[in-house]
Amino acid sequence: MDINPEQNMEKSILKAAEIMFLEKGFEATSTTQIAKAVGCNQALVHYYFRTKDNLFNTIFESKFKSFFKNIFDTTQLVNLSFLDKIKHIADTHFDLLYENPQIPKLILNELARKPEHLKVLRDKLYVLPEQLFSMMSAELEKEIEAGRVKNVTFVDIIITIVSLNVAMFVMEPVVRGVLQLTEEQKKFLLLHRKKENLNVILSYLKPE
Amino acid sequence: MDINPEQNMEKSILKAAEIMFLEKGFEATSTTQIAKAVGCNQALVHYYFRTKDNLFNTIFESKFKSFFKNIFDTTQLVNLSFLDKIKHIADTHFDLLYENPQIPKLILNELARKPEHLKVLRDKLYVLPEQLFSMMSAELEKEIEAGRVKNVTFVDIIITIVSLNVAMFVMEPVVRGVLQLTEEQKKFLLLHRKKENLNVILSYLKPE
DNA sequence: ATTATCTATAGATCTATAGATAATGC
DNA sequence: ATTATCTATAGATCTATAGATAATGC
Repeated sequence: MDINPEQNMEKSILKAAEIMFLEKGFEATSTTQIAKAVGCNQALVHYYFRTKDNLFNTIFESKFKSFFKNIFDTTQLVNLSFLDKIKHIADTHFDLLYENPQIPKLILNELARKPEHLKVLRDKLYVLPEQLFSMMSAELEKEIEAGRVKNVTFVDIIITIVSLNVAMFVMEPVVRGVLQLTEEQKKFLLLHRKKENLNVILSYLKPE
Repeated sequence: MDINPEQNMEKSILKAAEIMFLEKGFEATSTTQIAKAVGCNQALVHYYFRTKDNLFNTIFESKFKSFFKNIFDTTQLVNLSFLDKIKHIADTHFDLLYENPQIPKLILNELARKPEHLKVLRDKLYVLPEQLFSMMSAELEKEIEAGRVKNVTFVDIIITIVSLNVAMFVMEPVVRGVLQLTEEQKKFLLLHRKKENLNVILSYLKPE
């Protein structure tokens, strides 16, 4: 078991490729550039991963799975009230994006480029969240009947949460560029929006 | 003045390039492919536009300008109440995206690839909306003082509107793929969300 | 004459593989 | 012996340009 990852070429290649694919996407990254970044020759990249596609898919699917694994973890939700569950979901989602800010763009672009990726996504998004979905829908219905929540669907709640959070991270580079924000100001904006997104959601759920 | 645009090679090239650049981005589109789509040889693409960059920038900037031109048109707002102005802005923004669904992704990707584009964007986003911005901010302040609107900033309102709308269009291909929506269902979803986005905004603005 | 279109090609990639050599594990 | 790394190269692009030919505007 290596302590120093620099000494494991395969991992170094994977790491460099991950950074570059996330940064510039599949097309704009070449195995030649990856090799150069790692400091080995280009043949080695193919020795370990055979094709560029292979290398990319390895990275894509692993990022992907770890990204969606946390998001549908219902265990932390059980003891919370409905609104606290919603808060928790929105906050967790935002935090996950904060840790992986380039993931949404990667998914958006790569699904357009290679629709086969959809299969992985569909599997993830169908099996895992089913129990979360039915639990939340049932609770939502009760809340609505009790007049504690406005009459909206759970799908619309989720779309609203995901939209507000995802949009912040895909638009952030543009916003930062236009407003010339420093790293500090960027962070401040993001954390401010995390709070504000939650306000938006809760206003949306408040009964008339 | 040609009636049949197929007879004007320059325009045909521009048109084909626009479709392909919007679909697949700069990197994944080659002048060879563009020529093939048009039905001419590849040299002709360079005859008219010299470089691929030139061709792309021509398209990018024109799409870009027409996209932002409408969005800050204040003339239709003057007689409306504050909330109606907000409604109008949100709806216009959504409709514009509906007409140009690939524009957000293009802007997001191209700004990351070539930060020089920021200049164009900054010019557009600084000069044009200034009057809209100050007008709306002043009105908002009055509304808040009168207790007709919750105490939020105009920037947060705009971010919320833009986030909800833009997210729908960048995520739509993924949603459609995962849920296997037909063209009809896709349209329905989008129009439903247009309405729902507005509900979200108005809830957000409602005083406690 | 000028402008539009084509053929041909230089020069730069890029991916993938073959085959040589160096490093490592028994 | 096996595995890791390198050098070299084939074959497929791709962009951009030079120079030939066809079409068009006076």
